[in-house]
Amino acid sequence: MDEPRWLDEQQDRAWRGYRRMRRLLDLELARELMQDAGLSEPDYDVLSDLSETPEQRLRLSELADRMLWSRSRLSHHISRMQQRGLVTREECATDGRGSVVVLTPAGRRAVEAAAPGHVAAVRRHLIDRLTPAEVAALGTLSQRVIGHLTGRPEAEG
Amino acid sequence: MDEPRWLDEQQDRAWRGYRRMRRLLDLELARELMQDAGLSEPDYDVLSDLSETPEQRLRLSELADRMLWSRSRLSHHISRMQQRGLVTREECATDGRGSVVVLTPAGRRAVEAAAPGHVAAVRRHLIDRLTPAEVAALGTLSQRVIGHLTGRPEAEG
DNA sequence: GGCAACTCGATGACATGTCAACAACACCGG
DNA sequence: CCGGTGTTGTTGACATGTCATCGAGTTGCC
Repeated sequence: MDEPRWLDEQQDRAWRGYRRMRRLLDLELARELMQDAGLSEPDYDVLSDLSETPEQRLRLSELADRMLWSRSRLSHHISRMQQRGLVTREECATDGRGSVVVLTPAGRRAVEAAAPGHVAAVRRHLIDRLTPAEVAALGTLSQRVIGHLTGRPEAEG
Repeated sequence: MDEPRWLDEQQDRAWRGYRRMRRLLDLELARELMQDAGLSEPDYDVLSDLSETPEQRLRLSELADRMLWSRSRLSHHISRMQQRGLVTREECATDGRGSVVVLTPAGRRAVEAAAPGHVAAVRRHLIDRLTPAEVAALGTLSQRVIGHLTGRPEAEG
């Protein structure tokens, strides 16, 4: 085992900063979302993904892949959201094993009520704190890291 | 309620990218850490914070504050790590209510064994994918967001 | 058609995180 | 010194996430 290459001062600052920002942002955004809309972040993400879909419905596995969740986790979470009337399950017409998650009217109202405030919070705590160059850099850098972690399906600079 | 200000294309790219990068990085780093060192990320963070301390010991509340964890969460987690022999609890000499979390020799060996590989993974998946300018930007931007979320104890640019 | 191998989603056991309540103690003003 | 008030850490109940397993259904190959 070679001598480990530790992080230099700039790199350490970036890594620690990233993690602290991450944690603080999470806590604050989750807090506001719950207070203002009665939704957890996972709830919001599910509803948001569903609502961006043409038919307001997605195969369970398709939704799980988009969210980078395990099927098990999504299945449990959907059960809970179903209890609250935000989504329903339907059988899949083309695959007897399959399950389709469908946004209910109540679910749609919930996201629509939550979205403006949530976007505002994202702006207030993150986007509006950044210069346009930083926003661009964050986007670019994220894409590159994502590409690396997913076997770079897109070209890398 | 005014018309909500949605995110423009660049901002949306940054926000979605940030969240996706976050999730993928977490999954991969946690996977490698568990496989190579048998530690979860929370385990590693606790051990790492303790090992950076002069006496390898911290008051429970001090540690919780540094990690941005609730005392309850930390108390539960320390109990589990104590079962595994990574840390111990001692009474606090100066405060009868207090509890001090102490790194055991086994705990110290565990972080020291885990650290090189973990740092290498952080490099491989994040730091080494970034240009020096991006590293600097990430550090700067994080500090500014952190400052905002914590009532800006440091000056803001 | 029929069988082997795989995929889909559900489920239960368990690990982890959250929340409210509590006991023990510290601190402070009188 | 004492009593009210706040802090510290633990606990138990509950919510959430993970993992292994399973039944059902699909797919491909012969």
